Amino acid sequence: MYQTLKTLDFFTEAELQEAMEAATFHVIPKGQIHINQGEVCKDVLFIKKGLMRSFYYNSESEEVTYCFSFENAFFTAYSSWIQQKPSPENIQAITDTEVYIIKRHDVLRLQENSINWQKFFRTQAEGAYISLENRIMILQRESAEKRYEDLLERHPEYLQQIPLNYLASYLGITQRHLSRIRQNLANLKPTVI
Amino acid sequence: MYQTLKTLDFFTEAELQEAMEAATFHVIPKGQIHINQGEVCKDVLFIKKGLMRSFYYNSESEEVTYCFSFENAFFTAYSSWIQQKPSPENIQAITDTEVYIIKRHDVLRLQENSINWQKFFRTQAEGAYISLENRIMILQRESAEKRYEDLLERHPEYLQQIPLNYLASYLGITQRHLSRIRQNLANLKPTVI
DNA sequence: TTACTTATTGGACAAATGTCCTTTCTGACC
DNA sequence: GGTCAGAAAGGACATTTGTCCAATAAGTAA
Repeated sequence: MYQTLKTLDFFTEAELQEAMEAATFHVIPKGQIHINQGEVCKDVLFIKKGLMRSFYYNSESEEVTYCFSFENAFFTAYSSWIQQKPSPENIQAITDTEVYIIKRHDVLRLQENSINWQKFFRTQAEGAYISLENRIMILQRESAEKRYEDLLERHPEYLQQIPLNYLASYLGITQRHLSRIRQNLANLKPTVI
Repeated sequence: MYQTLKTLDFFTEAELQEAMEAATFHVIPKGQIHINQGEVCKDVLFIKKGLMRSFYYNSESEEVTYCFSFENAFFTAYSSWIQQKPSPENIQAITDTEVYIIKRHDVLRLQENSINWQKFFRTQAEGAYISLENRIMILQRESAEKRYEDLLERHPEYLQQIPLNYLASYLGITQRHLSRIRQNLANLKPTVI
């Protein structure tokens, strides 16, 4: 976490130290839910090792994967964090995951009088916005097959690490249909052995 | 604009004045495009009166409406504004629209040393994130009919002011299908006269 | 009012996607 | 190897959504 923050080049050494002191190390076992839907989010995670996802239930009570988070990234139930309202999302570890946890109380203290931390959280919010913009432009009017191909291009690592049932709902389709798409593409472009 | 900013309660009177001085008034005629896809966004609009939209072209070269903006709101090609990269969106006036324009140069100057402005832009980014999260949760795994009903609930004003072909692509469907959905709902819940 | 343009609706059929299940594959464990 | 559980694939059919047009409806200018 220290290195990731340092690389951003926003912070003084004192600010970095302050952040590290506020963080505590934990391991979240595979499958465990760190934040439940309905809870108000009171902390932010930094993933040191492992893989997490966020999911929610749609109006048919189907489990829908909203997003994933990988190593060396911050992760939280962001809308709940921002608004301090009950979270629509569940935050869950896909594998055993090592994280640093920083409590909201400490984050607010860091932000309070630091234009650097304000800037950092602004850029985090902007980055989050941009990745959602990309997803909307894909979800709105691209076919399921295009969406899958786009995922292959942008995030080939997803295919390596994430179960297909999670990927299917992430793409806005059923696993049955995802399987069909993969079948089609395999026939069109057979992998070279 | 002054009143809208003042109500947020972020700024000193001097900061408000500074912002007002940076703004210039313009009228964008109906249909005119203020920012073209491919341009780098260099200003932000405040809509005093009127109605604008953002749209882009998908991989089939269909025009897809990305979002709308109404009176007393800031509006810009946000991802381009953030990254200073070519915009995927076109920003267009739906009706004759009165706007204040603030150039990026001036915005950066305002932000430079003001924690208030940093905070303002952070909250703008956070608000933008949240509205996209809502849209993704709708687009991902709700039926087109649910999406339309959700729009009726959250933004009944859209139905009053926005042509249905724009709304259809905003909802991720064709106008043919939107018409079908409206037909179904009209049969189920006939309007009381 | 008339003519003309634009917005909206809807029929007929095609393509995409979902539902319900069963089968196949894969990896962990004994 | 054999067994078991979870992940992934796939058959058969139903539903949703799209495509291509034509038909109305509504709005604007002369």
